[in-house]
Amino acid sequence: MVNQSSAALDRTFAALADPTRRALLARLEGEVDGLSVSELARPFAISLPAVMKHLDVLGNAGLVSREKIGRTVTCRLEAAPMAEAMAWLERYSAYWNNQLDRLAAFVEAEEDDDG
Amino acid sequence: MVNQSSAALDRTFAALADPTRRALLARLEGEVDGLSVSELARPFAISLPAVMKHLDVLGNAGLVSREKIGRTVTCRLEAAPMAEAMAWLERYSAYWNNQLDRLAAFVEAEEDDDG
DNA sequence: CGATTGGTTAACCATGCTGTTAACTATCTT
DNA sequence: AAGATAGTTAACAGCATGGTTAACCAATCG
Repeated sequence: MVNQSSAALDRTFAALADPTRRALLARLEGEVDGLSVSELARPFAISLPAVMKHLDVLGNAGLVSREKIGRTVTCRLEAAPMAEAMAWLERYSAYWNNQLDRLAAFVEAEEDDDG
Repeated sequence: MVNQSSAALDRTFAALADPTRRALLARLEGEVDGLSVSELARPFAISLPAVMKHLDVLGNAGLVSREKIGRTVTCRLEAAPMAEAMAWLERYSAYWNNQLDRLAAFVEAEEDDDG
């Protein structure tokens, strides 16, 4: 038995695990009115079908929506699923802050030893 | 040319994209002194080698460290790489808050229409 | 020493991911 | 109607992932 939100988290994290897809999202972030598939694809050194597959992954994760008007498809960023990923990570933020504090304390102690 | 931190982010997000691996991390979160590989694996319905592969993925992402003492290997959570993932997501938090606000406003407007 | 316990490695299988090229549909332009 | 433009689909290749079983160190126990 797996949590309901688990599959959604799977898709979100998996979608974010690729640099091309993160770049696509970053590109959409600045464009409130969205971008067409071709405009979106233009800066990338891969074929259009490859970009489409990335858009499928992002779409399945709910991170990008597509609206077809005439022959052009406008893609928009849908950032909401990231909130769930963030919430999952937040569970650990206290933990890594502690670890970073310990590291900082350790470095300071070393500096005292050496200097 | 890809950002230096890009590969690290790839590994972190990819490691987090699997429910078994997230469960392993969640289990380690409560254990300050870490857990042995066998203890860690016990609750899971998969073979030990399968768990080891997950630990390799987590280890490569820097999310788990292993220390061998005698014949037992102690695994500990290293949450620090998650901070980078969080920082990446934070870029979008304003965006998804806006979207959620718009959604809330829309729902309220609908309720006014219906009621 | 011999047996057991903790972990690892190897070989293999099925599936999925990322990219390609080629062909195709659908819409706009002239 | 013909042609260009926007996007999609299909088929394939190569490599990664996630799991298995079986065999194999290495350390502890009796």
